[in-house]
Amino acid sequence: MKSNKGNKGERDGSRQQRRVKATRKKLLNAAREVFVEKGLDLATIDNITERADLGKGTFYYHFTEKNELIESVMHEIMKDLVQAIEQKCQGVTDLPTLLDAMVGVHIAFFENRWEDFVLFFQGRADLQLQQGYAGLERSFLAYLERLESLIDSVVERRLPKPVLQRFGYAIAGFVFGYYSFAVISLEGEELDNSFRGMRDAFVGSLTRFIQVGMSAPLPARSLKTKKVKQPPKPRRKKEN
Amino acid sequence: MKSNKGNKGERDGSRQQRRVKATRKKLLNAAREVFVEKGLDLATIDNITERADLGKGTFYYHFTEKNELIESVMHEIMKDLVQAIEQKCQGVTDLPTLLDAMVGVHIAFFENRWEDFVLFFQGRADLQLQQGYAGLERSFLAYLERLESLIDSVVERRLPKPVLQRFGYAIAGFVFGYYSFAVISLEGEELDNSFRGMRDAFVGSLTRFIQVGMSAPLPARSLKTKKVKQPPKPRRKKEN
DNA sequence: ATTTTTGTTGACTATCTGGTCGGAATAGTA
DNA sequence: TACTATTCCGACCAGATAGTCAACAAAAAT
Repeated sequence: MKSNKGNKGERDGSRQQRRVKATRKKLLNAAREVFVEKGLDLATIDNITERADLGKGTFYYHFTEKNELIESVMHEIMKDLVQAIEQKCQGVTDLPTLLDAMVGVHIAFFENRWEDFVLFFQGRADLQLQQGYAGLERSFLAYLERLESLIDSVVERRLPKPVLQRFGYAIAGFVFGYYSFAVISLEGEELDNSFRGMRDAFVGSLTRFIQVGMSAPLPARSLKTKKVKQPPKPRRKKEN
Repeated sequence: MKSNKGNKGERDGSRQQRRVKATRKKLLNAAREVFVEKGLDLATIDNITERADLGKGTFYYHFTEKNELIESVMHEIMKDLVQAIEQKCQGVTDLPTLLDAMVGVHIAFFENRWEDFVLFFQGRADLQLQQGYAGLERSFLAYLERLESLIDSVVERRLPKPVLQRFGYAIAGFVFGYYSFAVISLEGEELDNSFRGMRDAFVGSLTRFIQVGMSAPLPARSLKTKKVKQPPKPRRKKEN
């Protein structure tokens, strides 16, 4: 039965546990690589297991489907990012400093983890599809909510949720948006330099953006009655 | 042989020409729909021809491969977008007005063409992959260059290319970035309202961004010598 | 050492997909 | 009408892919 007696070197799990952890990690890493090469959709299980140098069956022993793997990979990235943000922004009490820290964290984070930026972007693109991978949404929302709550904690006035949300979108959007276009025509070091060089401008305009946003009326309440286009909120599973 | 004599109703091509044009259009439209549902990669030729209610062979009569179809779809969108920008920004002579117009065009454009936003985003995500669809890059670069040149035409000081580029990234990035995050948790009308409500803030921060950017030193010259990470510029064909 | 549980494997199957091709249908020509 | 060129069609083929499974290996339990 479940062993749990006076095992010896039980520091980091039994040998078997360590082995499992290791193969899982191998699969995750391989997946990450392949995803960056071919994209979430075109990466095959064979690609991944081969890259991980493992049998195909091993994959199905650890994951039930690709969906689960993608979720894991994505979740890990988002967790790291949120953690990095948390670490740098803890204890900050004024808005400009907070924004500066936030922008800085994003730059630093993706500077060293280019693959993760690509993955992040892939995930976001997938979110817009009517039939995307289920489960990705959660991670992104958690990330956005973290941004919001940090801003909330620094601003005196209690702000309504929709307003805070918009600030979250702005920060994430500005940073990712700029980066994602810059990446089209710049590369490597040049890209990072461009990004870093714009940091002050980012923070400045973000601060302004948020200040204007705070005093602006709340337009999220729908008062116009334009003849609605079909609602763009879809999603759910990616079944072939 | 090539008919070209005194045909009758030759207004918009012969009947045959019209027919071809119509089926091509059917394919393009079907493709657009399917792409938005499943993404560029997972959309199959069968999906598309079935949606278009045409035989599979017909597809291969009009296009040589999926690549070509994607390129066509994407190119069409970009062309329309650039055209809309052109139309609204022609003749504008000061920066704030120009930026306001640019932001406005983007909002208006995608407000009525949600699918195109998704497609645009898909294309951009693909651009970051090591093995993406060849040929997409061109359209995006043309779009960015148009933004740049419009800004250039409005600013007194002649600005170096890299600086102009950054402004282009900023505009496109800010708008798309914000939209793309907002879309995760907002929907339909609420989304549009949120976007419209932020318009002034956008323009304000963009103006500031650009002003700061103009006076800032040019950081695109690489002077730091950090131990290079592998260069993030890849691309080329999507061959299975 | 023996038995049991846990983890790994890759050959196999059923399905799907891209792409072809001969022939049917439509349009143009005379 | 008869004949040719163009466009359309969908059954078919070859290769790829997801997912299964019986057997094998490693670790743990006894």
